[in-house]
Amino acid sequence: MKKGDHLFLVDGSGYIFRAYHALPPLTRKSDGLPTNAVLGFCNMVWKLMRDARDTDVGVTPTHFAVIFDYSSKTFRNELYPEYKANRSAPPEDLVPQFGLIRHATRAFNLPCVEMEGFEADDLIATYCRMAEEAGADATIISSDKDLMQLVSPSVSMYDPMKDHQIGIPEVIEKWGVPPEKMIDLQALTGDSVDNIPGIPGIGPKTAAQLLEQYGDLDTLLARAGEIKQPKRRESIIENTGKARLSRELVTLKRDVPVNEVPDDFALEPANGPKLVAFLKAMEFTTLTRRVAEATGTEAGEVEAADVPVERADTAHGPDMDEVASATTDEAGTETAPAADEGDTPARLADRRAEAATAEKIDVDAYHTITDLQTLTDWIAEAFETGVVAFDTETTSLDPMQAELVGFSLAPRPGRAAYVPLGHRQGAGDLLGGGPVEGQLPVREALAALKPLMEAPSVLKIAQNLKYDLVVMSRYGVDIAPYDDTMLLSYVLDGGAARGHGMDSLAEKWLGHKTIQFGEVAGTGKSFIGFENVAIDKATRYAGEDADVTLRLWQVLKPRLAAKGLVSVYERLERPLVPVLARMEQRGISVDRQILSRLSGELAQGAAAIEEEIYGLIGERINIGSPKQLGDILFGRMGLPGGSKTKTGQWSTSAQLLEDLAAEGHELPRKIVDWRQLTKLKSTYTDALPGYINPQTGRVHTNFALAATTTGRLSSSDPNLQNIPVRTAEGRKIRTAFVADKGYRLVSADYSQIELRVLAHVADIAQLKQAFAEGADIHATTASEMFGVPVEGMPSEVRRRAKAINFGIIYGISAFGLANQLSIPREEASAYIKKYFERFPGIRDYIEETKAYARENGYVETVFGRRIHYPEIRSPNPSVRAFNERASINARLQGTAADIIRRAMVRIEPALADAKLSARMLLQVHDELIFEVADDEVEATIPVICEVMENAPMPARALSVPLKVDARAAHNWDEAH
DNA sequence: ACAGAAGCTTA
DNA sequence: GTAAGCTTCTGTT
Repeated sequence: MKKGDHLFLVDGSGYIFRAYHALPPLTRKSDGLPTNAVLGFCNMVWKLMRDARDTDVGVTPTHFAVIFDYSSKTFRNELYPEYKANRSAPPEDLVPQFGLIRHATRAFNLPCVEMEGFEADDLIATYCRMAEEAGADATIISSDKDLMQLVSPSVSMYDPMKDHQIGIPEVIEKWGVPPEKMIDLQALTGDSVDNIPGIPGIGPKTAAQLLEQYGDLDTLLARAGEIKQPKRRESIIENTGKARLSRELVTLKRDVPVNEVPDDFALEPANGPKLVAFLKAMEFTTLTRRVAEATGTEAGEVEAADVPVERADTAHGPDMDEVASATTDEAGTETAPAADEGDTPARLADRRAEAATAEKIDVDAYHTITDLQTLTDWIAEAFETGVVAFDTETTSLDPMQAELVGFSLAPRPGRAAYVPLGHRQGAGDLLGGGPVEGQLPVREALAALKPLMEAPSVLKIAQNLKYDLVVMSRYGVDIAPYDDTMLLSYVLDGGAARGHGMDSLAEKWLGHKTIQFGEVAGTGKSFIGFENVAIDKATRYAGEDADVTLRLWQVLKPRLAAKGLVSVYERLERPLVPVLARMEQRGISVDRQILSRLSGELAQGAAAIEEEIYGLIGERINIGSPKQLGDILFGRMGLPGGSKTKTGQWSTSAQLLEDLAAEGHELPRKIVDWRQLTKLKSTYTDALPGYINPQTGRVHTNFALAATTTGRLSSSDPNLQNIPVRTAEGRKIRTAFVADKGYRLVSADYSQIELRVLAHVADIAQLKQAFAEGADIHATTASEMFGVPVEGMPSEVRRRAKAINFGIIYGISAFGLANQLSIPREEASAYIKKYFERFPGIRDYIEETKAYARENGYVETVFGRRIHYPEIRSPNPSVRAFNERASINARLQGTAADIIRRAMVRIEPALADAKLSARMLLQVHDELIFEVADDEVEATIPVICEVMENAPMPARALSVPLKVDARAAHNWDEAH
């Protein structure tokens, strides 16, 4: 053990009693073995190991041990025969659980430590001392006051049941004395539970006050005669002996001759199969499933361990069958299949990938289920394995319109079934055909399926679960718990893979070419809809989807742990699925009348400009064709300054036309205006009404979770993340996005979040200070660079600094900055040089990021998301430079994206806690839009701002404050 | 019917 | 200079 290591010591015996009393009686179904304390203990240890690995706790144990009392007789009984004498025998149904909990500890691959003649507390005290001497830290998992004397700057306590940390301040707060005086305090107060006498009439308050006054117990006893209160004085003088004895009893022994040293407690990876085997034997279905999921174990393939149970007559009191050196002993009876022994996460992941490609996928082996009994049998099988891949087949890509046509289940690799529900035949007939005979009625099938989908003990696995979640929610079925293979791939290979669709994942990981949807249901004109696909064909397609999804999960899930990406997946990806599903389902109201009126105005405006353009060029060309336009402008009319695009066409970009207009040319200005109007009309006012759902009357966008490289969301069908805002004309579109009657839209957006992230990660003192003071960041930058005071600064100076600030976020280049500011490249270079002289920390940050990306092939956000740049080492300088800029931007944009994801996950519970009914509707990268009842607006805004501003905590504390601006109005234009 | 380019909208 | 999605035009299948 060395400096920086962290030893976790669990007070096992303490938890046995606590768990037993805290939990309702529970017995193993098969034979009535009492197991409530075992379950409580296992849940606690599991939670501890999961949380501790998570960045959010901030502490990662490197060493871990569970400490138990050995027997009820210890050296304290020789000191004082009455010690703990009033303890009654443990309850009958707790006795057999002592041994089981030791088995549990070993199943967790954790050392199980105890020693004859000493209490667990003495061993804990000894190991804390050893850790401190090695320069390491220790955390005692207990909230027992007897252990508080051990708290120090490097030793703290933690209560996982109450999620409560106890350090020096907490001890002082609770007892009024620092940890080193806890012994004296306990000596004075005594303890009726342990039969420690103390001084009668003195409780914790008096004891603390006396110790404050006299310093320590010995001084107090020596000067007891000075005490004013007669009764108290007499009692202390009379019971001096008892106090001294009590002190000996409560003082923990820090020099127990232990058989193991902390080095022996180095934390090893969990042995999934071994732990699952034990949990299965205990018949803890939910925990078994959780552990199987997290460790990538196939619960269905692991046999329940044969755990010996002590008979009540031989097991009197805490465990007699174990010796102190049992730390690493393995009871042969409880070991898992030999193949998995000693697996590291990385090796398990590799083995899974190999196995997945080895076993061939046979699409003709899948079953078609048309009767309830068979369906019930398959569902029971899924309950048995604890894992099931699930997929829906529907009539539409839009989950808000889709009707269920069937679903498929795969409880084991290679074993999948399709349940047709809404297939039709005879579509060619005049009447459009009718339902295929012999299918299960939708209601009957879903009634059977629902308990499985909602069972906490069965993990549901899907590819792009959000779609199925929205569809199934409309049929009254919830899905939880779940994993999503698309998100697993996104977290593992963001930036490295082209896409995370099932087809490409199957090809990549399983070497399998999947049946294409188009082959089954046709494409384009030949598209018939899944409801018209023949059932045997549908079974092959849908069965394969479920089978492939399950196999992908088996390959991908273990890789998560192997690469340390569990918390990214569990905190930033998986919990967002139902949040986004609800946002999509709610949709937003769009006012048809407003759009229709705007559309008319735009049509008129465009038509008028069109005539003027025709007049100027003397010909009725297609203005929307850049090719025709370029030929006229630069060919026939011979306007100056023409440049070519990479395909050799004349460029007619807005920038270029603006430049020409600035030189006094009439035509380019009109073309720019015409383009703006036609763009607004075609993309927004004409297209949006078509997205209004006939049932809900609202627009339901689709938010993609796994579409961008940086971790941002994207929105499509329609894209509601690019609704115009910059021009007055464009903003009119926003007035059509409205709140329902009695509601307001609330828009809350992060102010300068990416620049704040930059100030934090690059650690730039001037920027951090400016943000802390709430200063104008661009003006501050300009002032630093050009030595101009912020007061009375010319707007052009500030504009240039602003362009540079944004340039940094985009991975600045002289070429880009020159373009942005319309200045010569040399001038832009000089600005950048000057900027780096004033902010050398930012140049360092950029260089570090490039070097890291080159070295590792990826960069990481503050929250650990990895973004891959496989081409970062390209020999092509422009490809390389592009990847460098992208990687610089990705850390900043990605961190900002992580922050708003965290806020989105927390906002719903925060609103519920505050008894507020606000509904989150949209996310636009740094902005969240809510629909809020009129009379709740005032109370809701602070809750939203609070959650958003504190979103990085407690995982990361940014060294820069986040600021959120929020406004309420009847439409989106006024709220923004 | 589809794919790519050009252009334009957002953060 | 970063990250997206949609519309139109154009050429190919």
